[in-house]
Amino acid sequence: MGQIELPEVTRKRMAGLLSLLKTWPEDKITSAAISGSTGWKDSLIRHDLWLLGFNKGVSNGYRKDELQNAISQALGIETQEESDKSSNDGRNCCIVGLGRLGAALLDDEFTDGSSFKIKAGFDSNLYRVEVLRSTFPLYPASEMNRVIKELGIEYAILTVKNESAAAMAQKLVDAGIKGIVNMTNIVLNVPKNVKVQHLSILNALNLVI
Amino acid sequence: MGQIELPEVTRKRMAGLLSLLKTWPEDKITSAAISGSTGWKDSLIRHDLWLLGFNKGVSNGYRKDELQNAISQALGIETQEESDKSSNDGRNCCIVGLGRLGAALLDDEFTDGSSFKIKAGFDSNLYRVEVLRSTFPLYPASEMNRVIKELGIEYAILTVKNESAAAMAQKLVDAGIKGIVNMTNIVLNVPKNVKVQHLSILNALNLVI
DNA sequence: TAATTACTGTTAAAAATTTAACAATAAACT
DNA sequence: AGTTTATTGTTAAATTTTTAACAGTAATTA
Repeated sequence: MGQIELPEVTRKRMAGLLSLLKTWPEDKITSAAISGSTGWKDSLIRHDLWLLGFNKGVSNGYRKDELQNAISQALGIETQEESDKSSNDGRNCCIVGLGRLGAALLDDEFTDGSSFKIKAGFDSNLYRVEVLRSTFPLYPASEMNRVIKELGIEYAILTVKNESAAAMAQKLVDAGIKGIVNMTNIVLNVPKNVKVQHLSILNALNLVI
Repeated sequence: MGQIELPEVTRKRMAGLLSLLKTWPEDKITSAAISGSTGWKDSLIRHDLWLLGFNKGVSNGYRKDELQNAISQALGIETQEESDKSSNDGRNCCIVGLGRLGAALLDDEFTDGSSFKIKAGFDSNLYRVEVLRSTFPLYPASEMNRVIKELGIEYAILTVKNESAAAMAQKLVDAGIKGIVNMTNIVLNVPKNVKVQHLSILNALNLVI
């Protein structure tokens, strides 16, 4: 659980690199090869790895497994395997807002192979809470504070309508959440100790114009 | 259609600011107020606006509508209204990959109020193409090249499984796509003239640890 | 209408990030 | 085994981005 202080940009690239490595067919990889499949400058990759304290590279590149371990360690990411073995039972998440998008995440496999586990869903519409089916329990939004604390939920995926985004984010903060993946269009303003990643599709479309 | 050359970070913030303004209740707004709801430093906001050539602020702040116009202009964003009036009929998009996530976007309202219009969906699974219902036509992935060209589709939202991400992205590039919103876990490497925004939920979760 | 206040626009300084360069070293080759 | 080649780790320079500072100006107040 190294968790070095790393620039946000570097963390982002390293998370991307980790995904790349997952499907990398060979046992070794060079900074030039990474550059080839990501577009990042090779010197930048070496510099990133240097920041993260990795120095196991040799004259034919890096060993994939060593690289994966180092990055996971530096970012504080546990694989599912590790998580299964360890005493703590992974990183508990919840989905807030069970409209089309939120419902799509209900029993999706997007957390497969990671240590994240979706433990609860919330919606202020009671009908949805009762009708939707999932492998984990769904609750009315009014119970967020209690449930988040009781289930030890640390992270939330925010898929509510824009109108409720700010209010729901505040409820999450009040419940002591550590990080929010914000899929609304609203820029959230939360205390510095709560991390936010903004993942709005419309915003993203505006940026690829 | 000003389309000034702007740093990526500035474009991101400005897209966020545009969303903020959409729900801003008052007619005027100051850089300090923006800072208050986003956490960005007020001087940074003024600097961004300066980069973008805006200079209509006065001693009680900016007029919301002027700000909206200037930002939309600078980013090349058309509102739906403008788009309806103008001869060109908006920015045509498609969804590639109609699994849980892609299907959730099918007749979602996430493009409402924007000039983006979803014109087609693609999936390599014929069953999905035939069974799913949407307000726009769905096609087998094999027809991507033809359909994208015929319908004048410029942007794509990539919601396929990780395994197919690279191949599908290549097909999109070959079909002449201009921008991709990449919701897979794979870092895409595409020609510099194709813009990509990476919106992986798992990656985002890893970054809020 | 004069004085005060509250902002912006703009510049310059500070900080962060990226790039280039290259000595050091492991691997591959002869 | 010695030579060449490939690639890293690291530093320093270049570039980009953010922050602070403040003169200038519109709005507000007296």
